[in-house]
Amino acid sequence: MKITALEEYGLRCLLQLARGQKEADGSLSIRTIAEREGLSIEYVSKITAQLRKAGLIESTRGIRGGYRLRNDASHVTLWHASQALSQTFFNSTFCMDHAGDETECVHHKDCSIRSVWNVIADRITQVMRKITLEDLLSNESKTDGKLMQIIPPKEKINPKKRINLTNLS
Amino acid sequence: MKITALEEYGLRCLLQLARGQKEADGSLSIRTIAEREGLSIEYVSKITAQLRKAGLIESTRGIRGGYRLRNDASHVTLWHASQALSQTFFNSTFCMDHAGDETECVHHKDCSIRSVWNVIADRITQVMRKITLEDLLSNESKTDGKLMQIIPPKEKINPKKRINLTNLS
DNA sequence: TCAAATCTATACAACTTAGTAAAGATTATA
DNA sequence: TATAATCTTTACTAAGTTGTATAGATTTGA
Repeated sequence: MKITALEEYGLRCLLQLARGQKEADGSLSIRTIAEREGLSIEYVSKITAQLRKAGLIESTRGIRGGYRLRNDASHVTLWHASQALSQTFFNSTFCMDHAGDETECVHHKDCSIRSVWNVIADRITQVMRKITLEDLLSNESKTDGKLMQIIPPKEKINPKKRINLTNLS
Repeated sequence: MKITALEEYGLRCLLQLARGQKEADGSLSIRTIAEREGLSIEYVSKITAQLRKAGLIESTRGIRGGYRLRNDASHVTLWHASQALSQTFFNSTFCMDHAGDETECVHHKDCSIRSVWNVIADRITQVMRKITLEDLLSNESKTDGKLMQIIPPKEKINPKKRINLTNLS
């Protein structure tokens, strides 16, 4: 359970294009993005190609070409970015893909793990749907030094009452 | 951003051992776990070896041998399992590991993405620290048919007010 | 002691992801 | 038209993940 390189770097490229919306004609070349992000031109090419195929950005070819966001930065959420750049955290084929040697997962009739993954996927989705590229830009210069506030406190693990997985919120 | 095979299968093996705590001497052989999960003996061997090295289970060798949980199922949380089976979602070396061609991430002074990953990591941690293996067992037969309740509703994406990343809860 | 059933360690192949390389297609401009 | 700067496509290598294979070490019990 970790963030892929494509998600991280892809999101950074999108943010560059969101900043770019405010300058000149709103478009940035691969070279410019690569320089601003400290990535190779080849790698950024690969990332932007994927974002274009997913429909989040559009390209102009030729000597004055470049990439730009297809929609306003206030309408592009992290959820859109994540969908374009990676598999979803927990999708409909997950159980089928983890059936081991069987043709159907041995737990398909009664699986409590599946419920947990759904709850976590829900939490992730809730956050990602709330945050747009514009939010991220407008929060720059405000988050530094405040990270300690949102790093999870180290709770003690205690035995406790039964938990109903359908009522965790 | 996805669940690894090791997390999924490892958790299932832990749950088998949690069930096993209630039968006989509380220990299960690799063969038994493999049969109950529909996995190969070789693969379960690999998974249990990792769980043992992480300290979550202990082994007895020889003809009467097997694995058992080191602690009561009510004291083993999903967070413990996840820590033993995979990298954490977002850890302290993440930014250093994603510095591209530079020696230090170009955004290290002012990064709003980092805040988002922290918020999401926090959400995941909150859920995982709450749920024990015992919770998962006691919720079997109760979750089936109720999944629709916790699958995230398809919200419409609307432009909206600025979000303060430090105050998302 | 010996055999069978178990755990242990390491190596291996297939697949996916990360990142690089190179050749080609497009377009503005001189 | 020719050139240079751009995007596009495909192939490639390296590293990590997934799952299998094999040989070895340990223990019980006949």
